[in-house]
Amino acid sequence: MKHESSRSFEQDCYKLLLKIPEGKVTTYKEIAHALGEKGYRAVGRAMNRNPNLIDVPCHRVVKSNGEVGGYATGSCRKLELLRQEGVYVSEDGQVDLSKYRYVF
DNA sequence: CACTTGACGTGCC
DNA sequence: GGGCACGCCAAGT
Repeated sequence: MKHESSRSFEQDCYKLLLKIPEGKVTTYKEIAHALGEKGYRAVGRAMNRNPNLIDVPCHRVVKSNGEVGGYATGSCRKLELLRQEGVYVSEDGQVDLSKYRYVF
């Protein structure tokens, strides 16, 4: 399944992202796992390439190690957005997944 | 304990 | 058509 899936993969990622409530975050690996795929890299990459930054809250997705990670328009933007939603982010750019991690 | 290397999977050049 | 790059993760050194 490579050609037939095509963008179906990233479309699923967006769909999952939209399920995340405000103030909650998830990890790339969780998304990939939720999709039944191990390509956690493809998840983040799919959004950075052509992310519907206005339609999809990509900023609610962080790394599994607790770091906020990066962002298409700049990691700073992502950090601000997270704090804006009520998610406390450490100065190092780390989020407490134990509290903000959203389970599908 | 901190850093380095290998690796799943996809999208675009 | 093939190869490369990436918003990563996990294991090894």
